[in-house]
Amino acid sequence: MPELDNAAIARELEVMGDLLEIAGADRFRVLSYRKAANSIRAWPEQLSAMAEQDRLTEVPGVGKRLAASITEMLHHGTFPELEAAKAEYPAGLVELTQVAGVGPTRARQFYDKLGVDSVDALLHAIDSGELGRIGGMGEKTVASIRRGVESFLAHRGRMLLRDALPLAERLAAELLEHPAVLSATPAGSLRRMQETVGDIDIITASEDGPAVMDAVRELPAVARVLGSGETKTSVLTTSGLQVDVRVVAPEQAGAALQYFTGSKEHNIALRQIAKRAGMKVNEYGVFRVDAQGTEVERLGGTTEDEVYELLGFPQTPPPEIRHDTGEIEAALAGTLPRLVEPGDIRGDFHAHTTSTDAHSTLEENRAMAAELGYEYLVVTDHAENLRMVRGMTVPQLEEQWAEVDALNAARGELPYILKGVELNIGADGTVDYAPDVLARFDFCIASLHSGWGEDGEAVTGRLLRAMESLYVDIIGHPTGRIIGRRDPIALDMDSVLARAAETGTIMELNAYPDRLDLSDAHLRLAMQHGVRIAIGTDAHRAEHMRYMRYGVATARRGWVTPDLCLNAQPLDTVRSWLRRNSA
DNA sequence: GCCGTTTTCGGCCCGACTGTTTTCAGTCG
Repeated sequence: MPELDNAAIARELEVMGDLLEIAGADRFRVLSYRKAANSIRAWPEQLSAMAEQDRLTEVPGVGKRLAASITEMLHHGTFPELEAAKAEYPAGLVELTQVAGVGPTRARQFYDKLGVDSVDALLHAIDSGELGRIGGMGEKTVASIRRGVESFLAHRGRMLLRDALPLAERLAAELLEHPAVLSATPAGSLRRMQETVGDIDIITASEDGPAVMDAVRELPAVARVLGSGETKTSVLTTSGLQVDVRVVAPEQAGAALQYFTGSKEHNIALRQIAKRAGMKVNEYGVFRVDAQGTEVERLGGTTEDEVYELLGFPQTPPPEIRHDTGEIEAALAGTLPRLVEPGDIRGDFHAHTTSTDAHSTLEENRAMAAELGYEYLVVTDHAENLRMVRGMTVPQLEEQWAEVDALNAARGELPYILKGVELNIGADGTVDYAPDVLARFDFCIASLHSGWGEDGEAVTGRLLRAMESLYVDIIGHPTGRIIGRRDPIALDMDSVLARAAETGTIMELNAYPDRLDLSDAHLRLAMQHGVRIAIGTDAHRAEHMRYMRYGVATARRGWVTPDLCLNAQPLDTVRSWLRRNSA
């Protein structure tokens, strides 16, 4: 039985929750499956190991019943309740609920009335006009669902980096344990830290290729072998992702890594440079060629740095920016900026607690911040106007501030806590609380939480209006996008960033893995405007603070430098950057 | 289905927004 990793277990539990919801089960029962899935996804230890020691109930949200179901799943790939649920409604309906505008009720309605059991069938039902003939489905609703379908289809078959990266790292580590494997490195879009990836490429170096190919087929996470030859084996993992593992000779490892990291555009530009210099570069190395283009001499290719060096680069462009969008010219000129890196990060600028809709306490967040080696952290619970999560009232804030003061007073070597809040930008661009209350925070984030249907111009106006307030220090998840689910608002980003630069407003890079908002392209624009960036994980449990790595990766993709990154500053500088303190 | 300074039952996730509904259903966060 192939081994299920935490992501795969979490996914099955989510499917179970979705099917129960479609079937109209008790909503709290549905919720418990989702809570457990969320908790398992962020859990650092593999559940397969914990199950053997009968310790599954240590995971928050996992009780006796779920522990039994998970154990069953680890042994048989499924559990009886899941099979029963799938017998009632096809699992394809779960896919339907992933479409924005379609929830469990509509999924079931579409299935019962039209036999729609997939997103493709839904699109067909929209096109044929069948959907519009169901009661309650007016023109606007159908149009809204169509947009949801289009967004879904544009991202189908791709996996969030959050799910793919830990899997790839684990596979590489497992391969490295094999004596024949000298190195194993994830390449491709994953190494470039793209927000979603379609498959995983791993480059291994070995003197004994066939032994490595054997090892790949034997990996615990392999569900099916798609193909296996002398230099490449393709497998499908239990999480449904395709993995291609290539094996090359040790002296080719750098060239292969460079070649398979891409991007395609970057490599084309590189080969043009080689050709002009009388050389050739491919996945086997860098070569000198004669006038006819025939290989004369192999120059190198053992390491990636060597490949770039032979081609005349004083700097190796970091994988995250290899898109042929200026990095080649800059690296050749030796003017690539130093990009922000994980070691620069001194704190997290967006985290919730049990005071509103999150699952960890302030102290648990601080313990995680300490584990991550931070100097400071923040509390940014939801503000009053967001009633759906019972945002903080002023008396509740005062209670929280007293707690922060007490924790800070007795902190010793522990990180310092800044008093923050996540305000809501209202329909008119105003935010929560009176100015005298806003003045008492160390800083405020202001975010949009409604009005996704408005046009870009209107939302741009709301953001510009919000930036009129001296107490809006940071704009949170500016475009509101959720990858694969909700498109970014079509903001006039140039205007927003220009205004941010004028007012000294900091823009957030929300590091939650399905947001990554601002995106790489917008970040680069922000850098050109000289706008400062604050990376925040938007943690809803302490473990989510580990998502900082996806924020840093996205920052690097957006050419964010430490001197414009709030998280890279010591506490005193952080304070001086906040707008309220700079007037 | 989980959880416990209300501890083995009974609470947990509720209000804004949208569209089509003339009094509310469904989705979303």
